[in-house]
Amino acid sequence: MKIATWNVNSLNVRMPHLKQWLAAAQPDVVALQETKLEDSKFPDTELAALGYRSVFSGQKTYNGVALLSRHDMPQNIVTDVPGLDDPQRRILIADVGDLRVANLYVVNGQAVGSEKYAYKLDWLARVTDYLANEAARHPNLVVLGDFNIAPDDRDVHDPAAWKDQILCSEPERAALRRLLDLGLLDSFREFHSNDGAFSWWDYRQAAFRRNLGLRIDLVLASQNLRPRFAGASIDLEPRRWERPSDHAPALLELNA
DNA sequence: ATGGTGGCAGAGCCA
Repeated sequence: MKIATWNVNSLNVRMPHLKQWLAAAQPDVVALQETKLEDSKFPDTELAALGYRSVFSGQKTYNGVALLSRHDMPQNIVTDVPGLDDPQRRILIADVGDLRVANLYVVNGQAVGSEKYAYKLDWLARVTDYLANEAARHPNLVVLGDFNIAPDDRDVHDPAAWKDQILCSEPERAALRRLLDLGLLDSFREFHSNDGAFSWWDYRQAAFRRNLGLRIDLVLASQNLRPRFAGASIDLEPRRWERPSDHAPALLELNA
């Protein structure tokens, strides 16, 4: 089975892209971020016609997450975690088949030292505390989404320019390591050790054409699932289409 | 260079 994450940067704008990509890539589970849709406007009927059940936690204008599943209806949904009294819709955790799937749209953080940066680190700490309980309860945990953190310098097109900048700072990387220390693997790195593999490119300055990107969209999975890993990839194709999201989908393939 | 591009909303915020 294929499990994927994609920050679509407005599902209203990107619905044609999503439909084309679902048909081409045939993923079984898809975590979406930045849907920017109130729940009453989520296109669940249209997605059901394509064979996908969907659950979602959205809001107007900003944020918004969703999980699509081709087979099992997502169950036991969590959208809020203790200690985070947060109106921003960034979390959607559900059982999908024999997996516990946590879709995260991690806070961007704007700039190191800003108020939003402090919010990002606090948010990550509290979500990690909550996911520790999920990891203890569920042997097959997948935590995926837009982490807004490049795990190490291989994930950055120009590590010198980005050193200690937002998305790359040491406190952010330490917060991500603390999440991985729950017993999770960055699945992409189980298959690829090279640099230059990115999932996000700024819309400005032809960054995608020049491959000036970062790898910030991750599929983390329990070490317990390692024997089932069949491949991991980033699909660059939808980033080449007209009016694309600034992110590309990242995928993990698991054997049954 | 405090720029640049895009989405939402209809000016400024967020990424």
